[in-house]
Amino acid sequence: MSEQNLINSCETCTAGWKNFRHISREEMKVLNSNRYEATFKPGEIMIKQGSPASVVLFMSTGLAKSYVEGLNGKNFILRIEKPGNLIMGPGSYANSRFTHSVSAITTVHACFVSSDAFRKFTVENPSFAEGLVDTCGEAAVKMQARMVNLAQKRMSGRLADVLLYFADEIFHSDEYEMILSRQELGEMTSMAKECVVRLLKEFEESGVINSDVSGIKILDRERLVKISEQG
Amino acid sequence: MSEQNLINSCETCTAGWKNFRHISREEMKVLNSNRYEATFKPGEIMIKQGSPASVVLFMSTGLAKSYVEGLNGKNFILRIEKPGNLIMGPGSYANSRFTHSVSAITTVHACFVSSDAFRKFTVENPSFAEGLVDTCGEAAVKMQARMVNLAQKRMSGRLADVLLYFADEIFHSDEYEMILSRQELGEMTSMAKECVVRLLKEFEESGVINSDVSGIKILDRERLVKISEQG
DNA sequence: ATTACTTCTTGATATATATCAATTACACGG
DNA sequence: CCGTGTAATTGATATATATCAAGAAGTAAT
Repeated sequence: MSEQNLINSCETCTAGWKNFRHISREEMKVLNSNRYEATFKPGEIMIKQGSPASVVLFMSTGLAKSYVEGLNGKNFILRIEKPGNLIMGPGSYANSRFTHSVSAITTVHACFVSSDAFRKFTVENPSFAEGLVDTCGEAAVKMQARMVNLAQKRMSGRLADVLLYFADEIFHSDEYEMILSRQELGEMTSMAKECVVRLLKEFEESGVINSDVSGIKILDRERLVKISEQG
Repeated sequence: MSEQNLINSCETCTAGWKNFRHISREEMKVLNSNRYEATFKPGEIMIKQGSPASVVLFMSTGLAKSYVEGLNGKNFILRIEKPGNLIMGPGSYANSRFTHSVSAITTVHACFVSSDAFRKFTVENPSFAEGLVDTCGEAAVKMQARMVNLAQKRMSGRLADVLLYFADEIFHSDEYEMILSRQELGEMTSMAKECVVRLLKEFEESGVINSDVSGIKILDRERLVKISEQG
């Protein structure tokens, strides 16, 4: 993790968290002088589960994975973090700790801001606070949807979900680079890596996708959606 | 659902949402005159998934279940709502809709407050907003933990989790009335009702719990925790 | 109490998914 | 280009879990 300011100022940052539209020019200056920019290489840990949640993090460029280090050293990937995302701990409790880790998948530029400075915006700027509540709500809705999917779908449905997630939410394209390993795809869908392999092959053989080791192309979106909805 | 004010005033309500400590006497008066109190009989639906999220709801007495109506009419129980809980939709979006249903398990008294009135507190009272963000964060942490449990544990661990959840978070006692049917326990742990029956029997036979149709008594908490952590 | 109804329980069986073992493809430093 | 390590793949097998079918037990209304 190296340190060099590639982003000149928050005001000109194109990847800013959307809620920053609510803060004043004055506050923006405060933010800009309180941030600490960092670059992470692929694989580097950006936030470690269990460490004090004394910072919040804004993704500026690149992709990262948020994951929980669960039982028996098994990981569970919660989501992919992309530019514009805010990554924060459980709230504004003193002594609170991160409940998940974040590690860079590609090269990542990100800005750290102290939780204290961030909290100030919440307290001093009502529309900022409202926006933050919205962000929390959005996250909760997404998490809830994932939970139901995990609980109620079989493997094929869960895998289809993730393939669509990458297309719709991360790459905005039906053809994309598969940035996760088979193992990691398993950690995201709660299935064994061997099963991921077999199912991807099955999807390919039935003409739903093209899949090689490092790329996915959705050929028959309609069918993939049907599989996701329960096939 | 009948309507009668059993709670004279928010100021004297003992079951209030903890974040109300942040609001002023003046604001409390506004809250009190904006609330609408309702009583629900067991089984009655308090909030219906898909309906406009134009209200927030405070649990005053009784217990309810929050659940998602998922695939093929299969439900998934998210959590048990108890007195003091705030139940709200996805956020302050216009036209947002509830993403889950809530139905009364016991007789429930609850207060409705319009989302608009509620939002005003967020905007006008910074510490209230901060408290709300905290509540959201807490909820997210709990949901995340449940998700990992669902994803990584086998049936016995998931069932043990739920038994401990009732003891620790709902009844604060190792002996309690089982307010959910076997079917519903399955909807909470993502398992078939028959498997719930079989596992409860197994727990009983191995001396971990006493279980009859309507009651649970944890005999060997240590072992149950071990099963939950992965047994 | 008798009926009708739902929930619970049990055993037998089918299915989905994980694990194990072995091979093949791939990436990288020298 | 060659070895070396990691990830991907494949098939065989074991395990966990769901489904099906039938009966028992509890609950509520008559």
